[in-house]
Amino acid sequence: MQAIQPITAHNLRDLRAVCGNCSMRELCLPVGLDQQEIATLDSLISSRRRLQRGEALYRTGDVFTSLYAVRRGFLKTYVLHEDGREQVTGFQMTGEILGMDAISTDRHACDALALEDTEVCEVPFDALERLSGTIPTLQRHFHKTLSREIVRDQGLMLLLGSMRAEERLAAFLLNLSQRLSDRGYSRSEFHLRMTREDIGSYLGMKLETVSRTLSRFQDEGLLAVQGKAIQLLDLERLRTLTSCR
Amino acid sequence: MQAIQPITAHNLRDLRAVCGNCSMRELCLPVGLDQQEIATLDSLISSRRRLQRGEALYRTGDVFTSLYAVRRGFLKTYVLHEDGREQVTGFQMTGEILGMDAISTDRHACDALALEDTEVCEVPFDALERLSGTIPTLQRHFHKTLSREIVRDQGLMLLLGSMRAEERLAAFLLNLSQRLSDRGYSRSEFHLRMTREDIGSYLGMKLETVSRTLSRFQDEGLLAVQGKAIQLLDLERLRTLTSCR
DNA sequence: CGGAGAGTTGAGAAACCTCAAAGCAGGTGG
DNA sequence: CCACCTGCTTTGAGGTTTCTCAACTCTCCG
Repeated sequence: MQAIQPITAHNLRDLRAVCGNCSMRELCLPVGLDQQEIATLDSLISSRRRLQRGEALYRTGDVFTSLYAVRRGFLKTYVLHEDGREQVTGFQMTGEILGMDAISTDRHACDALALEDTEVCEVPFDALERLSGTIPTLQRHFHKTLSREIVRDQGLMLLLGSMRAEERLAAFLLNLSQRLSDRGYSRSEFHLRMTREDIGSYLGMKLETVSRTLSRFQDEGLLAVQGKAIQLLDLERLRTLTSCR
Repeated sequence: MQAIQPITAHNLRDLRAVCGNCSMRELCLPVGLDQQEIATLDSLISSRRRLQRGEALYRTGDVFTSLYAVRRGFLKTYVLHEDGREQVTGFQMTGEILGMDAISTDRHACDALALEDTEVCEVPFDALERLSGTIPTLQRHFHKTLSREIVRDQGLMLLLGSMRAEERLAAFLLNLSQRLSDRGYSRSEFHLRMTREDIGSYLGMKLETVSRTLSRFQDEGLLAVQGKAIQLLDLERLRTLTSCR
């Protein structure tokens, strides 16, 4: 078993190969830092935390102190409606950032749960803010990270507001595929870490509809599905599904 | 006809009475600034822009240079899907901020259109960023503003993903009511500035469904509606509509 | 081997959409 | 000042999608 290295701004360069064009790199590896700045960054993000599958990273109402960058693993974030309904707001994989919604109120606005064994780096927000005041490049990258989250949410609003079940699911699978391939994994074969219910909640449909739509996609030769194992067989046709109507 | 005063950090205090607990105050009136800081802020936000009803503030793909704070008027933002479908992502009124989605790519990710004659203050983003690097309170407030936008979007995702037409419309009306009353207007009587189609797009339903649902609310004595004029007659029952099921 | 959680499939119901027609309001030009 | 036009809104009827409820299967663990 391999020893886990502490995360530093230095060895984050290695992560880069794994995460590709991800928020982690954007946040932690702004270009043009000098040695001292990198050292300061190192001290900022040296703290880690491990989660077992099913364990919460934080819960709604918890006091906000830190952002988290996923080092490995997979999480979901969700908000609870008063009557118990659950809306999944996102799935996070290696290199992505959690907790940005908490800045506004100093308390977390959603729950974050590990869907498999997961390791995150903790980024104390006070320190990040102080540091970004002195390193303009870091500040810029942090702002872009926040803004990217806004754009992501708006994309999801478009999906929820104006697509039908088939289009939503196709868009979802293609998005997963893209993010996995960015990280060096296969773009066409992967394991879903979440349940049909999680997918349904994220996409605004019932788990039965998710299941039926997957079966239909399979019948039409778009993909092969067995439980959580997915193989995308016709990326091109999936793509046309998301844009035509 | 009254002369329009230039917006300054000083006279923004007046706006405060009008906007209440709004983003403008959060962004532009952080507590604890000294005279010099206020003067610097003044220079930052002194530029204004007027829009006629129907005019665009910016369009998707435009180069991003500035955020905008609404001084008076009403706008909608929307993203266009490839096939021409339009998803309204928000309605902005006095004191609210537009353009934060553009930070991530340096280009605007949506269109912003004035729904009535409107005046905005332009906040050059480079200057804001520089300044927020030197005034921690401003930085903090700016981050909160960005984060609040993320939370807002997630609330809308919950609405789109897990509510039915009736609940969505009730939530929408109550949200408008709240924001208007924050600004000193009546919480129960107001004019809708947008069309049924805009509302439908925002809430993920067709304009006919919006119209029918409004009519049903009227039959049930929840509100009175005539065209764009709305009178909320039973706020309490509207509220229960949004949380029960 | 048994249980529990997860997934699939079917049938009927409900919500919402589509298409169509008609009414209304506000602005424009004669 | 009125008639008209245009865009917005309302309402109806019928169709489609998605949901609900229910039964059954599968898979993974203990």
